[in-house]
Amino acid sequence: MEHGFEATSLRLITTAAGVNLAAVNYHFGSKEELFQAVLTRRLDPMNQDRMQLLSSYESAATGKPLTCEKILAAMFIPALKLARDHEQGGKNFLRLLGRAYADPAPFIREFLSSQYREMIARFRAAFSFALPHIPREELSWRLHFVMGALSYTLAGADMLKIISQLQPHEATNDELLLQRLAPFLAAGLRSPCAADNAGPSHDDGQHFFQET
Amino acid sequence: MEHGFEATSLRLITTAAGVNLAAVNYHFGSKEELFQAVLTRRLDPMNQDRMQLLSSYESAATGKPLTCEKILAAMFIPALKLARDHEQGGKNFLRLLGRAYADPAPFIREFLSSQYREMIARFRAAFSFALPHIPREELSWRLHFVMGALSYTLAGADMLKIISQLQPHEATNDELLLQRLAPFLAAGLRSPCAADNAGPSHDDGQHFFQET
DNA sequence: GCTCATTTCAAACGAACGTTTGAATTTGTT
DNA sequence: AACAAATTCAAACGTTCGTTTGAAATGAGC
Repeated sequence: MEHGFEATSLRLITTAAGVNLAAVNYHFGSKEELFQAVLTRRLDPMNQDRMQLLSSYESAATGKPLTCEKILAAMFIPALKLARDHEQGGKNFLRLLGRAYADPAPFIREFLSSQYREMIARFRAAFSFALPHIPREELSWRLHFVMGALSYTLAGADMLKIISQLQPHEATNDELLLQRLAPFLAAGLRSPCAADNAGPSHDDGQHFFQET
Repeated sequence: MEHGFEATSLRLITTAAGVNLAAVNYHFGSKEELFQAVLTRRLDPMNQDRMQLLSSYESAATGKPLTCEKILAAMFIPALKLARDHEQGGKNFLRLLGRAYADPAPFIREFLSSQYREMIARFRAAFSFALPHIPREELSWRLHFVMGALSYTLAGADMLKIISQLQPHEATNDELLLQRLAPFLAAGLRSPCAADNAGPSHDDGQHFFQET
């Protein structure tokens, strides 16, 4: 989390862990495989939790589509649980994940892709059922925005200190943060498509980026 | 962009630039100062552009508040211009910026903070004027979400390939991407506050994260 | 065309990198 | 207690790191 994958040495890790340097290559094979194991240990259970929570919500809804807030809750709550669990690395793991998102190394990109594929497909279907009037392609983009805002917020890039004059004790409260993020994203997800309406009141939709 | 700050060697940089290794320490002082110079060269003009564009919109509005879409356009257009300019690094610079956002190194965090402070204050005031019914603190959070979604989207973390079955030629079209992002964010910015309404139809607002 | 400040350059500094090796040690099973 | 498999360990492999140094090359002003 502090130095990124490439700049974090195995000597630093093995010394902090109180084990021999060669143990990494013996048990994991290489530095890359150790990194994947570190991510998998937390990420896979979290995504499983998300899908189970979504299924339980869908069962309780008895065939009716869920609200966007409910689907977002299924995404957020497992992540929030992980952030709260200090014995599992807490927010440090989510920050590590945030750095991995921005890393273009092929082995990291392919790993994240494989870890997220199933869960993303599951949630896309749920949103598609909840928002039947949104075209499939538009929904993919919006789901991308949701994942971006969520990971960015949970990774807590300390942009908070840049943006706001917020009290420091508030900046660390993840629950309040997600309580504000969910309605924000739900409103975006529900917003009408530009192609849907022919000519409403405001005119900033179509030629958005053609003005100077 | 490829390896992150720490793992990018000065030898790699100076060799690619066709200059001597010692030139960096002679002209910039250190690796850190070179990095700050690289970021400043693009980031400072972009943020100046954003503020000038916002001012021009405000002048044209003759005292009336701007729409959220218009304010977002002032944020997006200079970034989009930079992404299009291949001779200035194009999207590579925005990806580099995306990695810097996730880097917890103190010298990077303090540098970004100083680079963004003025521009953020300027846009917060514009949003505050456009959305007078949103409390100041709530607006800070929403501005944070906007910045997060924008940087995440522009950095193009290749999450697109993970999330969607989108056509590859579409994934590289930044203009279309931002045309979809702006309405999404504007809807989130305009959404009513949870504290405003006392008891509307759906009940997912208050005890959002208290359910199992 | 000489001078002096600026810039470039090759070389070297000590330190740290991921990985491999082979011997020592621990562990599990008879 | 004895053997075999699994694990731990110290040491070394060749390579690369950011920075410093002092000499060589370059440029402008007189």
